[in-house]
Amino acid sequence: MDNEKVIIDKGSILPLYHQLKVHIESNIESGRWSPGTLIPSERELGETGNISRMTVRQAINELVNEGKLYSVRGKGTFVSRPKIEQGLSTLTSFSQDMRKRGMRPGAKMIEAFTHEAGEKIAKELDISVEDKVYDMYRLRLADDEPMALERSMIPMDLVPGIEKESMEDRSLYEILYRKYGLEFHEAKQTIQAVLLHAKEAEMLRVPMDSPAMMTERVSYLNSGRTFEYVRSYYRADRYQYSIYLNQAE
Amino acid sequence: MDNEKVIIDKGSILPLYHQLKVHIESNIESGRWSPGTLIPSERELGETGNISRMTVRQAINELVNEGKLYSVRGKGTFVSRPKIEQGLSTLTSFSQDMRKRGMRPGAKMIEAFTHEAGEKIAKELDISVEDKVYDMYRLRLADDEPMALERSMIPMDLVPGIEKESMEDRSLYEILYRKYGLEFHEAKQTIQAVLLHAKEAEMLRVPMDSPAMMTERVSYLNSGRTFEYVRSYYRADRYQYSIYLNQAE
DNA sequence: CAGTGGTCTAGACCACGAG
DNA sequence: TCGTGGTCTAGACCACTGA
Repeated sequence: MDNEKVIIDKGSILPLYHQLKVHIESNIESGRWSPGTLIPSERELGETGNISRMTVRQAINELVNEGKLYSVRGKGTFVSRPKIEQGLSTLTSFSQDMRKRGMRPGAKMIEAFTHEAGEKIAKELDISVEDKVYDMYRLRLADDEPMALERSMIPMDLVPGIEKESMEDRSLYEILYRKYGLEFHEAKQTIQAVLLHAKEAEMLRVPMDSPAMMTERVSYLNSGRTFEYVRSYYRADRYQYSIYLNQAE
Repeated sequence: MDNEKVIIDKGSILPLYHQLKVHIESNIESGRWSPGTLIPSERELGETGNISRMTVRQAINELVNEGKLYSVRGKGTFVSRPKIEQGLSTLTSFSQDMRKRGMRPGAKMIEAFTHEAGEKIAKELDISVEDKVYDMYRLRLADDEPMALERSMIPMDLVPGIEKESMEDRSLYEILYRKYGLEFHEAKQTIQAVLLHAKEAEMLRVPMDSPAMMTERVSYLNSGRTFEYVRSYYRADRYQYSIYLNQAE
């Protein structure tokens, strides 16, 4: 018997609608509310949690937008059928990606310094040729074994003082979020197959001319400003890229 | 002088928030509010249109969700920079893909026959090991030059009589749609970097051990049934994969 | 400090679905 | 007819930004 007496804690720092949202999500994930289930009405959820209907609606709206629920006027709100795994084409950091694959992410700094953008980088980052960029070159590890070489460039004005941060074994994105409040929500990425040159192959501890996947990514902040340019080389023997495709329209 | 006297018509059948949404969108699309512009505050929009702030928020919320606006607490709401091209991660056929890249697609049949699925294919297509599949192996051309090797397998019961169709230089998906009414809307794909063996390299007219991108795709019908399994080898010197990424959540 | 967006309330009327 | 979600109001307090 799982008693769900207290759904909403008005003393919490978390918004009430967020608490309700989490509560609904847990009912879905646990299977208590299976796909197709009619969930309690908005008025009922409001009474149960002792919150107003508009607040309930905010929680439900977000879940509808995320595709977890769908509403039918005059009938009610239902749990959606599960899609094929979500998020295969979502934006993730190396660290998140490796954790999802069940491996422990790590990083070894190769070099990090600040320099003028130059023509190619200026174009990618949509800044002036003379603008400074923070340039960080790291060997990325998965379970302590080399997995990829990753070179990130960020306009220096977005991350003043970043050169004083320690990046060894830390997620760049976590630092960017926590220290600079930077969050992006979209990126454009290209992927190609290449052969590794001697130096790169050595760092990745594979034979020269081994195949690799080269990815180039340009990320954008919510404001639309270009935020980073990253070029990575992934060992083909350890890495494969997965993606979920939707039919347009 | 563009007088915007009447923004909201309370007599309209259209919801007030929808009218305001359209009004904001037209200001963005016309360029009156360019990217980065601070738009009027929620309270101000409410007064101007003589509607409540909650209604204004509904309009703005939807536009924020669509990525056209972004809000910053304590500062205001701003027009987003225009998005990167959409649909880079949508499901396309080889033919569509090549046309989008400005090249003329083509195909040369290598072999096509029917056989029992076997263990691996049965698993990918979610059918029985003894079920028949249609197996088609083609060289794909772009502007008459080899671009990829493509091997498609489809459960035979979905496409009876397909062996009588001519597939040379024709889009498989077009035939499937026109003759069998088959349409899919989602797929799962993996991508890896590989080296080409002698035989494949020869067909693609590149040196042996050239790099290539191998993709594996499993497509699903609207009903959820697995529909095809495709393995392709793309010449790395001619092909690069582009994808648009969204931040989850 | 004033102004902004973020959250929340306690009502209200409507259109729609089903019995 | 009753219950549902869809829309809307007129307030309120909060946390945050910037002067």
